[in-house]
Amino acid sequence: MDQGELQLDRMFHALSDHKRRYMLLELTKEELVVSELAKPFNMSKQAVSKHLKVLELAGLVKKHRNGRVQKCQFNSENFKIVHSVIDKYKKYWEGQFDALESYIDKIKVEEKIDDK
Amino acid sequence: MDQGELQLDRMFHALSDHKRRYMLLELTKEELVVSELAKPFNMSKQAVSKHLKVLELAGLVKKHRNGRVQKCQFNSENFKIVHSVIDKYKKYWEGQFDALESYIDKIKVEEKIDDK
DNA sequence: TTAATAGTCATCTATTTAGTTGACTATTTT
DNA sequence: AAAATAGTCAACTAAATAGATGACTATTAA
Repeated sequence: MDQGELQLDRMFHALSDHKRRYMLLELTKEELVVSELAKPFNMSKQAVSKHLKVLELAGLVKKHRNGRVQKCQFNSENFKIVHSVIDKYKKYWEGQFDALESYIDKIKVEEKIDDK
Repeated sequence: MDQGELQLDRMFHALSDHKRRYMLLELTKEELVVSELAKPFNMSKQAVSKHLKVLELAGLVKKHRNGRVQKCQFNSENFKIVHSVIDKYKKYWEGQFDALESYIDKIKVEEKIDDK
């Protein structure tokens, strides 16, 4: 299978868990240490560590060790890929909207014609 | 668990498979029948039917029966939710960019100072 | 009416996933 | 040196997933 698609699969999979989305959103605000990310969750540290690994393998989070702790950082470069994929679909409803607009225009024109 | 988050979990899960992303992208171009969607894949029709069910339960696809066939339609209303979620994270790198810009500005100012 | 077509449902298998627990490494503190 | 802290690794369980196959329903064509 295509490597890029596989990576995208991993990215969307990583985002398919609300706990991971929450963690990631926290990381957009500030860099955090694993234990800080774990706090809001009633979960073992091992489980949190696993979730972070999923985010890391998906390329959405980078970790760098600093002494005893691991700072986690949101990886925007890769997240931009996700954004661009989602944006592709956006064209649809923008197109729909255009279609609706031209439909409304058409109706207006017809109304004017009717007015005559 | 929160109902909205659960639905988002389903949406991102639905998007975490490249075959489903491909199907969905095809549906942004035109409404298609199940068997038409199945064509590009070396897969049983039952498997394709399952993938469509995943997309449907996620709310990303609507189906309406028309005689013997099922027309599938991209559900933009719900996809907009996905887009808005992804957009939340966008603020991060836009913020980063702003920070970088102001850093560059700062550097430039310092260079000017140095020039004196 | 019979045959063909479009699609789903139910069941099964192999794989992946989320979570737990216990053992381990590495670093920091006392 | 000993104890505490931060985190990972390995093994296990329960649940979910992707896919195949066979049986089924409903619609259309011959």
